[in-house]
Amino acid sequence: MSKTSQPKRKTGRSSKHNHAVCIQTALSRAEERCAEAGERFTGLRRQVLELVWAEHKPAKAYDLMKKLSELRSGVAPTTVYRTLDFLQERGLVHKIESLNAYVGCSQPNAEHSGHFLICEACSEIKEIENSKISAWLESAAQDEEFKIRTETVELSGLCIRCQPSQRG
Amino acid sequence: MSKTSQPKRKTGRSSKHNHAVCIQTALSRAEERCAEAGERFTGLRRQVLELVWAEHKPAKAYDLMKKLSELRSGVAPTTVYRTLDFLQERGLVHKIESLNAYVGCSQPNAEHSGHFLICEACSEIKEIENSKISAWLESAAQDEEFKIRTETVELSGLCIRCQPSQRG
DNA sequence: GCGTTTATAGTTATAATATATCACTTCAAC
DNA sequence: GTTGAAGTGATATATTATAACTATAAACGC
Repeated sequence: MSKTSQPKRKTGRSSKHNHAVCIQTALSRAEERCAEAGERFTGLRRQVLELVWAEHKPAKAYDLMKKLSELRSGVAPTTVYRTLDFLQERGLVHKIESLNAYVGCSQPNAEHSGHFLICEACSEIKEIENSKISAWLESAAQDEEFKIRTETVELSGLCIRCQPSQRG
Repeated sequence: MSKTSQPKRKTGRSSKHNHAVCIQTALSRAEERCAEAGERFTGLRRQVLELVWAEHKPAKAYDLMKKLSELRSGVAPTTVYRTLDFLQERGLVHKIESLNAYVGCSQPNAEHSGHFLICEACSEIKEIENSKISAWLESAAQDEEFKIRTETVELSGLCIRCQPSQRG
């Protein structure tokens, strides 16, 4: 069973989704961010980021560890968590708290809390950019005179492809 | 062993907050919910719920286990997690995903995802009832034709009591 | 009441997730 | 080429959570 077919729909996303572009964009952005901050985008960091970006699905730390072990030696939990922490601080990946897992950040701006749609059927995660959400939440918090620092917004349910068809 | 002192300000909330009422309300509600569902509000379940409600702060499962061990024998992780799962299913407690911890549910309606304000200074958690939030999030999800089943909304920051004072 | 069924709880073991600490290496700046 | 800081390796352990099986107890039909 050769896997030589066109890499279309690899992630279950629309056939128009070219995932190679996602990865490339993410890597370029990471290089820029690190350069700006005077930090190094090392081989380890690149490998971890690539693994996280392998799919638009949550990546578990220990799964990343196993895959990373096939690419280099001396990989321990610390290796992965430390690197994920670094990538998180740079806004390159997000942690999905409700899954204890990580996804690549697809937003161009560095400073933000992510807002996520998580499909319970196919596991795909979409980070939504909706500036209104933060504004809404801020206003709700303001009612309680609460000052938000970070937002965890994870909406689980069914993506359009996994919803029962209307015209069954 | 009488605990006869006035229970004022036990939680750091406003002095008007009488926490005994919170607990009593929660226990009564639990009895009702279980009765409705034809399930038993056993001693174990009551004890766990009381421990969760000891404060308006997140309770960790293993801390609950230790405290529960002082009240009864044969307490293992399973005991606590099983009971917390039960209470969660009945809408009596919520899990705070970003903290791996639990808080009592303070909303009267059984079916809902909680929305939380989490103070990073004093640890207090307030569940906010703001029907607009769910409506907003639904509309944002609708833009992606996504069907929400559960919402995880955890806003971390500073509550009013922990914010630096305006007038130095 | 009496046995059956079912929910509840006890027991033991282990899996999954995450952090602490110290040592060693690499790289850039001087 | 030394030095200092960032980065990584290595070892140990803490924290969070579940699996699987057994035992007890309430509820239910008879």
